[in-house]
Amino acid sequence: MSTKYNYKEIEKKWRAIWEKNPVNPTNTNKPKYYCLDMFPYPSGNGLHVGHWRGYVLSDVVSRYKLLQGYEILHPMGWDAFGLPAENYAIKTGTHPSVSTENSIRNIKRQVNEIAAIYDWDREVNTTDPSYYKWTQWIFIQMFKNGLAYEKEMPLNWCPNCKCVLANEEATNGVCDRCGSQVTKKNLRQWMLRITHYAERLLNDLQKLDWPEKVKKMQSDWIGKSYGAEIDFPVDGTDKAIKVYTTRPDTLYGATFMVLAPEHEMVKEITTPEYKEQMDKYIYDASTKSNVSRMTDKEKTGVFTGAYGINPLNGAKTPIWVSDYVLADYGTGAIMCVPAHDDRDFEFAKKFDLPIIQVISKDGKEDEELTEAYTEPGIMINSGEFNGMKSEEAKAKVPDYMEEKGFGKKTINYKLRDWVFSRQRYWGEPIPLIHCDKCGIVPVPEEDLPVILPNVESYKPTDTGESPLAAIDEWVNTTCPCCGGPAKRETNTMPQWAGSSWYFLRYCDNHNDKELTGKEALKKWAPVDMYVGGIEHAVLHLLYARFYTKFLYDIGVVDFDEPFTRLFNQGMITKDGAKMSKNKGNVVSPDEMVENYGCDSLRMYELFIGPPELDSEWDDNGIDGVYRYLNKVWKFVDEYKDKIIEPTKEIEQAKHKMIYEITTRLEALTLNTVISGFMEFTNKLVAAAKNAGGIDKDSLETLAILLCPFAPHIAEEIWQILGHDESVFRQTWPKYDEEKLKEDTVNVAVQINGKVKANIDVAADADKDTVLSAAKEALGSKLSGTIIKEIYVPGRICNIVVKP
RNA sequence: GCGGACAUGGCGGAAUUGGCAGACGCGCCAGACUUAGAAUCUGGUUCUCACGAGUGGGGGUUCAAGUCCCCCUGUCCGCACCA
Repeated sequence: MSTKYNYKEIEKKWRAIWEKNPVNPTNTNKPKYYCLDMFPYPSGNGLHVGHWRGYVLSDVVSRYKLLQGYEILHPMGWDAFGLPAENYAIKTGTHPSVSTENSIRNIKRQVNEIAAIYDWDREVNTTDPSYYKWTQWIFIQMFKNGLAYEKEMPLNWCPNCKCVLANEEATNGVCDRCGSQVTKKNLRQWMLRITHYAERLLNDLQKLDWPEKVKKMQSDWIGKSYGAEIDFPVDGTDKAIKVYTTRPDTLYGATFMVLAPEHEMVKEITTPEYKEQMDKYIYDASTKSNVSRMTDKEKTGVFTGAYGINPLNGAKTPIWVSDYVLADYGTGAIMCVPAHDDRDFEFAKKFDLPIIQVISKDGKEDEELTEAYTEPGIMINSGEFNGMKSEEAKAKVPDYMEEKGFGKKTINYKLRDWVFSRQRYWGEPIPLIHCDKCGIVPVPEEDLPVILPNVESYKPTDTGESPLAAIDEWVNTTCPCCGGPAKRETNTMPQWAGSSWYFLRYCDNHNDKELTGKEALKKWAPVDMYVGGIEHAVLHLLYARFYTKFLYDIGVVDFDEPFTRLFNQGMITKDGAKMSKNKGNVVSPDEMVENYGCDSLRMYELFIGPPELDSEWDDNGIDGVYRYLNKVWKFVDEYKDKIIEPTKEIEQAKHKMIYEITTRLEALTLNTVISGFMEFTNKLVAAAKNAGGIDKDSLETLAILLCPFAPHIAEEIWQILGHDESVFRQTWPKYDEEKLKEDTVNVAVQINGKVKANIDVAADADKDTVLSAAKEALGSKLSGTIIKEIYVPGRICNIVVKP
């Protein structure tokens, strides 16, 4: 009697069983495998099928590793601080902790629909005081180690979020979160000295099994360059201006200098004649938005009236001020060589400044340069360096400078320190106290966490102060140092704070003595496989690496990279666009689970395309995998009572399936794993049909192979085949190389590279045998003189003829 | 502007890494079952009546190129005055 594939009943049944008996056993003394998803922000909108993609992928990997004999850590949690909850609070008056809790409840229900083997006992929530106690603790350690400092400087300010932004959050001069144009605002803020780690963050990329793209994005962001710092004395004073250049070889060609408008010496050296003009220029530069400062390529600038002296040849070089020079890179001042730099060339042309060529292709000076010559070449107009290759001079000039004492070789990074304070409510309070007598004092560790107080109004202010500043009874406290009156720091941390170390907390989330116990760390960390979107390529992933290196340095952890392997899954689009509520193109997984079942949706999420690429959702596509699972069900149902000794064909089909599924799964080409299931199940079905039955092992193998992908149906089949214990207690099947071998192979016969016939030959036939069979098959098609005969065993046979 | 990735049927995509292009799926067509439809099953489906042609376009290496090399075009992504 045959039964229908009733996914609803099957999935409900196994969900209940797994709840009581989790498939992932703990404390097994098996080797560990830590497979982690980037934890989600619990948004009120819930999940769409795009969110499922990464979660299914990591669950498949986790279950596969489980069957390979590992003990698995596969946790889930919530990155729950941040602006959306706060903005929602402002709009509706619901406290962020309430709306966050509601969102978590809904998302957790949806996440559970995936049927991943998450260990909910290890759940973390960044807004839980028992969690952010340790976020604050890490900050205090950074403060004590001189890595957290306060500084007033022009910062990226988002006028919409009313909040400062880190450099990483303001790429292209636009706020990462809301898309508003970022302006500059002079503010006193807490900074983290991530630049101290620049070299290690760059070098250690080598040891990571990460996508090359992400590694390149990080190394570009860190932006290491080799160059020199050179002192240009200011004419008529005892002062000098330090410039940074990557082209010391062009020093003889420096004909003017430019300072950033924010450079500290601008006011000092500007002569009275140019003062008024200069003040206006500096004011304009300070109010310009980042976007216009970047997109207005037209050079602007003002002469200071002062001159610098080229220390190499004593030439007088006029000192200008222009906003194309950045205040916070290098020394904020440059020497300008218009002959060999595009930007300097443009500036020199606009303001009619002299251009001296010091490098040329052939050692002869060009008649007139129409653009900057930026290639390497032969040194000219450069005194003792004339005739030298410019690449050589790049090393020789700095040596000379160091000898004479007016400059030295240096290294520069584009990476800036991390602006760490935010003027918003829904974040971790920075655990510091300001005391008039003692200065800035960290909150004693035994007083942590500093609980985020309730406020009446969450609204951010325009003053650059956090809403916390308005709560007098919270702000006013006593100094832990002298006991006198003192005030709390009212800024909060950025959302990245909690996510920079959460992967450590999963290892030991109930520990109230340490952020994570040593033993738990030793057992689980670091993360073996980290799965998430590419959008965190520099932000979260750079910050988490920085935190890990710091914790390594102070002895909290004994590894200095958090994520050994990284996988970025692609987006799922609908109508060519990212799914969003606004566009109305959201596909809900709830509906798909209802209509097709969890197993079908899991398989379709993988089948949709190469997992690392974006893929377009096709409403009909899921029918294909649904039909496949039905086919599997019918196959087992039909043959479970027709057990026979396996034929050779069955054996071969089984081993071929194990081989193909395993190698494709190892390569994480999961779309081809699913197509492989379809293809090789068909072969197995055909073999069973030919034999009039099948062996039990083949059916069991199919169930085991299928279980990481479609766990419910696999468990059900496993039970139908007569087992009491879960299919997840089995080990991953092995294939036998010998059984994969075919007796005969089909060989294409070509004449001059075109296929003319096909022949079946013994797999071990030698070249001569195959060639004579090939010629026989070709018959009269073969004419002319044979020049060459090629036989690639088991594949192709090509006969090259001349007519 | 600089850097990177990619380009294969109507569609999503495969191709053992230089060896029979189009696996697998969607869609479509035909047939079976059905009063009929839905569902399901079976077969077909790159183009062309055919000879042949064919992996964005052009050239090259090779017995053999989607795959390697050079040039061009297009799409997407990253960075963006970093001296």
